[in-house]
Amino acid sequence: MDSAEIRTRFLRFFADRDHQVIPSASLLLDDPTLLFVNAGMVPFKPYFLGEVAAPYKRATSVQKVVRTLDIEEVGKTTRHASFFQMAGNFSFGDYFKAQAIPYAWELLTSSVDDGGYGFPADKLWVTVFHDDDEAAEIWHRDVGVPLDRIQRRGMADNFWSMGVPGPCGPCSEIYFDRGPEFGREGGPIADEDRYLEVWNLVFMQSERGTGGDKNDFPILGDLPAKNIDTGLGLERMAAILQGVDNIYEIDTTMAILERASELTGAIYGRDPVADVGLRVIADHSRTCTFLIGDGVLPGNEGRGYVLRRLIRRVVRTMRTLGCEEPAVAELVAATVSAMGSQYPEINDEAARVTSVAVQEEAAFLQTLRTGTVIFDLAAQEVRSNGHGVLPGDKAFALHDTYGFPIELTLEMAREQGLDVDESGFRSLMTEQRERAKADARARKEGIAGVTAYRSILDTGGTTSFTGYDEIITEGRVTGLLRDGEIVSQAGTGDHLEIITNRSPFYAEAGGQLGDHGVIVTPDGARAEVYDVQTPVPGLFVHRARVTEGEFISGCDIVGMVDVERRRAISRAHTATHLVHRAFRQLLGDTATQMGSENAPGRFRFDFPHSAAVPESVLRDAEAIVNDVLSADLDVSARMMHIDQARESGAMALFGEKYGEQVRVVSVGDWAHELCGGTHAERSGQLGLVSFLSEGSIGAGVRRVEALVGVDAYRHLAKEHVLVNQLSTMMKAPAIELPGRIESILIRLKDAEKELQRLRNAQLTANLEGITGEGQDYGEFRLWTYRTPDGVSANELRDITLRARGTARPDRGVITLGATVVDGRVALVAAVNDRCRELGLTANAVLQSALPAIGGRGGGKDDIAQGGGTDVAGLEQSFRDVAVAVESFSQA
RNA sequence: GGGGGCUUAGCUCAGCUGGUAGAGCGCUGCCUUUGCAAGGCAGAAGUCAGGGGUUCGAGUCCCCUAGCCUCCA
Repeated sequence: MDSAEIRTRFLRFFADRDHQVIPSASLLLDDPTLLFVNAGMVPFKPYFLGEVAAPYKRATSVQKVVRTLDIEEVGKTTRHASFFQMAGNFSFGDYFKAQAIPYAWELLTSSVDDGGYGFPADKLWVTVFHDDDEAAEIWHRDVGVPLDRIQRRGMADNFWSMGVPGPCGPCSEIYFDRGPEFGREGGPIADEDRYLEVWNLVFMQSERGTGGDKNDFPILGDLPAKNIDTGLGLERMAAILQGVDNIYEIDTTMAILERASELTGAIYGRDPVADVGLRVIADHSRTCTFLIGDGVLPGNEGRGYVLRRLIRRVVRTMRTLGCEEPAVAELVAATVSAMGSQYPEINDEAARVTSVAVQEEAAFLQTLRTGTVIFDLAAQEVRSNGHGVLPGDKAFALHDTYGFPIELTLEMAREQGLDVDESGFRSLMTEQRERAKADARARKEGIAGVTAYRSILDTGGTTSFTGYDEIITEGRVTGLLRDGEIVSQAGTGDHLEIITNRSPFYAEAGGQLGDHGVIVTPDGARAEVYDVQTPVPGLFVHRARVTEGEFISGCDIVGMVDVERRRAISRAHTATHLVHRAFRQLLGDTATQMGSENAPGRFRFDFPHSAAVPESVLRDAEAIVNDVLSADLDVSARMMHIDQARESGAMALFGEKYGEQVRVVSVGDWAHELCGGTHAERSGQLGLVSFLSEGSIGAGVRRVEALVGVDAYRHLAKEHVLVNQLSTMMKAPAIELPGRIESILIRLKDAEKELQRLRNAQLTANLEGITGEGQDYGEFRLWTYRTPDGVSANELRDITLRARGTARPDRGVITLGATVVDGRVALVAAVNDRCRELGLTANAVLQSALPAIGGRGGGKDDIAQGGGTDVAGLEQSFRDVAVAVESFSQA
């Protein structure tokens, strides 16, 4: 039975039993505690935690999942993988153990012809939590599992919690006995290799308190609404049903593995080491493809860094298996062809996914090339020192600064007959890790007190948003917070968080800033709203300052949105959609929005792109957008089913949660996008869109900033005035300004050069006039001279060298020049070879000249430079030098 | 979030303890050659990422900013 069939059967089985089929959510959910979705129940967490009322009582899904904790184990064991799929069925306060257990059993044991998985009932064992008699009873009495195949286990194995206060409860697991050739008798508690876990059932029935550790924590009592979370790992199930040894050999993964085998020439099953490599490649290829498909880009932090490591590991492994050529594109293609039919997101995005992966591969190959050069240099140095051991800090620098993997360093050192101080390397790695962790601890702030919000949610319910249609809405205060504490009333001057049952205020989301406005009460109290957030889904928190009267929890209010500001933001938001569409049209579908901010009159738009966007493309995009404005298209928002939205080509953004019903915002027939924001009514209302800047905000990500409407007009008007000023100043029409300025710059440069040349010529011609005759002291001849004021230090240097050059080389020649620039003296002293043979250096000459002008300086033996502030002392300075030279000549 | 590194001619990069910016390739012109990814000669080309500081003097030392590379969390 292939993976697709296993998947379909699971979903169909539960759909037939009134479960809503939910498509796999993005791997990136808006959950700060999780890097990626790491379990099938994660998308349903808000329902289990009671933050949001579940829109259905029963659900089933096959969720893609990424786990990167034990990434080093991938490929070495039969069951570790970084990517897998979890088939699950969920009950939110609906059915419980009495139905969940028989469901699982029925699907497992029904014959293949009847739509089940066809497990023989007598090969299945079950475990229950040690005091969960209820579950054991159902297994035995209702399902008919013999008592000797029901085993009990403790907290570590059969009790589930999220690790934080919240729902928790006992588990029950179903195991498949593979037979005596796989291990000893005695059920799962005796041997988990022979008895494979195929199904896990979690019964959320209790509430966990704070404190304690993984295997021992306080349990507060029963949950009011009990939940069910059960399911199976699709890969594990496929391995059993397809009769293969491990999860890498199931249909979908094997296809990728075989492609890797073709590319590298390594035949699977011949060499255990190569087999591990092929499995790593197959596993990581899947993970990378899905991560990029969901919008992750390789980077230096967080999710991006995980992705980068995975891609680099693939490339490295391919190379050790003998494939030196770029291969990532092939592996992505193999993954898409194996799994794209089940996951449209990677199919539709294949071109973008490939381009991102290939770009990262190229970057890594470049890193390897430069790293190799640096390694060779280090190796050469080590050898010339005769040590034969590459120090740990060198290996670490290669790794830390240049991204050169330690494995490669070890390998290349071995080839050159060198050792590497590996323990030194490891300790530096540990140091770095400690540093990062210490930092993380230091700035770990208390997790924002969502408990206060949750309690308001419990008593007052969610806020219904009326702002799509109204800008003034009546409602009631369901909670007041001051400094994070719930209060019952607040008066003038207080900064408050006001939570209401209805609100016309847009809360910051999807890049659109929260509304401003006022909230008033019938008693005349008034608060100015300056920010609106939803710290808990569905709960609108209005940050406001009370300017008059008193707010009391539970009182009636009227919320009024600052409509001018809202309209300006709406125009910016609509403009963002237009720019998004225009860039996708011009740069291809890879230019998908990664982030945005819609503020009054201005917006910014971030998207992945490997290089700066050419000026011409920016101009084209601006032109396209402004054409759409003058076409005055109708902007509409409609609710529709997600599938219908997809069919109509609406763009969905990464990392956003979408339910079954989605809101699609369309600008005429030109742009369709899933969006919860507010918009202009017609594109003509935007008036004008003008780009301000384009730049990078990180590797491969560009940001465009732009103005809309009157703000755009004001900006352009200001530039217009500037251009007019320039035009008047340059006495040229605006169109000719660039050419005119360019030619002026060129002429200026030429003139400066010519001036310099003339000065040099003049100084050279007049050299003797400046330097004079010179004076003899024994074997030395000394020239001291002051150039005309304003001669630069560089020119003085030139003169001094020339003067030295014109003198007879058989004497000790000393030339010392001075110039006064900006009221300061600059000195240059030069001596010839003969002079140095006699033991007198330019620096020594200079030092004897400096005290009289209060200066400092230095230089080499043949030429030295210095300067001072005391111009009046210059003549004394020359006399000091003469005395010094004279006494030296007599010594 | 915390580290390490890079940014110098159109390109790839040198530039030591501060003392007037260099090489190779490419470019322009001339010469040479049956031919060439050839040879020779000459030449043009750089606000040394940007800003501030230290210094008589900064590509070089210090601080800040930006872009990029990289490791760790």
